Amino acid sequence: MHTKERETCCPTPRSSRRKSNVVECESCGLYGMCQVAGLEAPVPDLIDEIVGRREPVAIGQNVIAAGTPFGEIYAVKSGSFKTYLTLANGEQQIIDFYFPGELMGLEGLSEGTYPHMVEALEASSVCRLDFAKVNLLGERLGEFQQQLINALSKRTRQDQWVPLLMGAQNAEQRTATFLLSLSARFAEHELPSVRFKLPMSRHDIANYLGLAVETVSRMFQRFQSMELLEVHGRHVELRDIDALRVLAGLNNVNAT
Amino acid sequence: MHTKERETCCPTPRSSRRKSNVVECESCGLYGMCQVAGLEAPVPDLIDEIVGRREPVAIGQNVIAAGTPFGEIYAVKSGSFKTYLTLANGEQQIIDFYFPGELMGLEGLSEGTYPHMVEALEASSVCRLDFAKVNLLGERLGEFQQQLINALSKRTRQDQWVPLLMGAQNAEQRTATFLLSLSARFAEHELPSVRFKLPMSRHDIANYLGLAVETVSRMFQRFQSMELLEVHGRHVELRDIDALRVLAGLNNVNAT
DNA sequence: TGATTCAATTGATACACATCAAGGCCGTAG
DNA sequence: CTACGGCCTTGATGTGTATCAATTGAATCA
Repeated sequence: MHTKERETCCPTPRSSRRKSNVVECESCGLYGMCQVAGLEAPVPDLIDEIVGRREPVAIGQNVIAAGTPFGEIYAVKSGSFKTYLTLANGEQQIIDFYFPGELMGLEGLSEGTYPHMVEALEASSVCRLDFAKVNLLGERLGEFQQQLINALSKRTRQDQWVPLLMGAQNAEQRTATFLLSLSARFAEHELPSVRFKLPMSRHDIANYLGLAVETVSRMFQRFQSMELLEVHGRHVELRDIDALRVLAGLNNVNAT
Repeated sequence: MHTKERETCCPTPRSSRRKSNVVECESCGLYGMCQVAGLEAPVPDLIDEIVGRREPVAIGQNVIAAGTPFGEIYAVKSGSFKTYLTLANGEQQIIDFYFPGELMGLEGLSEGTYPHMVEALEASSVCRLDFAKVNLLGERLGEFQQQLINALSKRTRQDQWVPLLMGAQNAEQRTATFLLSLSARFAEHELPSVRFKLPMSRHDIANYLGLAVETVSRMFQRFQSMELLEVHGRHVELRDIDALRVLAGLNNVNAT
């Protein structure tokens, strides 16, 4: 039974994780729901009906388009994504980034349409959960709902980083907080959280943080000269996380 | 049956709403769950076990303390609240504000403890839903879960204002966006959304927006001189919402 | 390999906002 | 009514960051 789970849900063996940064199913936000739909479902291989597994997504491709009717949620299996709104001036306002193990599309659940675009920052893969077919679960629907509640609740808590970024008075604090939030989110899904590659451009970071591109660049250089981290393009290594936390002003804050 | 609902859940008649800005139950985020727990519950008046109704909260009083174990969620019935974290320097970082009809405490659901403080900004009242007793609902638990999912999903969408605030380049855009977000949140629960009283101090607004108190004050005066609104202390009247939206840069954004 | 293009860095200047400081406007209490 | 204290406003100055401009670096493709 356990081997079957690996087969159906996790085609990628653990050994290959470090190469491509693919999350294990056990660390995936969809895991609970995926399990309910697949493991002991009334209809065998019901999981094939409800969960689409490891669909590849090309860089720049939109997984979700703003305004389209809600129908499914996605779990990032590998790669990364950004979500954004298109503003009046035509510019895009980046809302958030998504990394392996995290769920995308939950925002569309209540209103029936997705509120923003979701675009792949690199070659990625996702698992898809089809909401139109969850009633096939029958009496296990309640169990599924419980998993969904967990996922939604986790999501609300994850958002607590954003106000910290908001409240940061200067660019230094913002950039430090941003890096720490990335590291924390990676760590939560057992991905490398000290040495990692930034999947998004400086432009995206600046947009997200409400700063100028040049300022973001300067902050990275400043941190490097302070020996808090090392940057080579998009490759980052955090060298003194505690100092970064102090600098960010959230030394005693236990954010996710 | 309908009259009973009014009795148990909504002691305040509609006519008194405009005076005290109490939300009707129909517009309360807890309504669905409250209904499940009360109206046709297997045990009569089960609602008394699970839902505490209209408990008064004094100004400055903490409804939820950071770090305490999760046990219940609260709906704002009247008044308003702020949530905040305490930072390393002892200062507080305001996370969000809550207004009538909105739910507080959902962030504690996944981790088992509440992540931040929730404090009343004025004399307020709340309804309380006791999670430890929801299993008393028996077979109606699934229905309850569905309501909870709706509430959580709505919450994730509500948070979409925050990134817009984040992305705002200057104080003008931030302040305009803030006022529009308040107005939209009031409107969603059928509260006055054009003329209203700001329940929070300039200090709290500045903290939330990451600006200086003086800057917030100056922006209000600027908007007044542009005839976009009228301010008298904490009393605000929006005079040209469309112009405010243009100024905020989210003319075509359909944020909640 | 070298050409092309976009991303990222680095520097110089201007301006928006934080900061410091003082005054006015409430509320509440004596 | 007057006096106090907090909150809000208004003004002057310095600084942090946006902006403009140019250079370097790193991918992609011929």
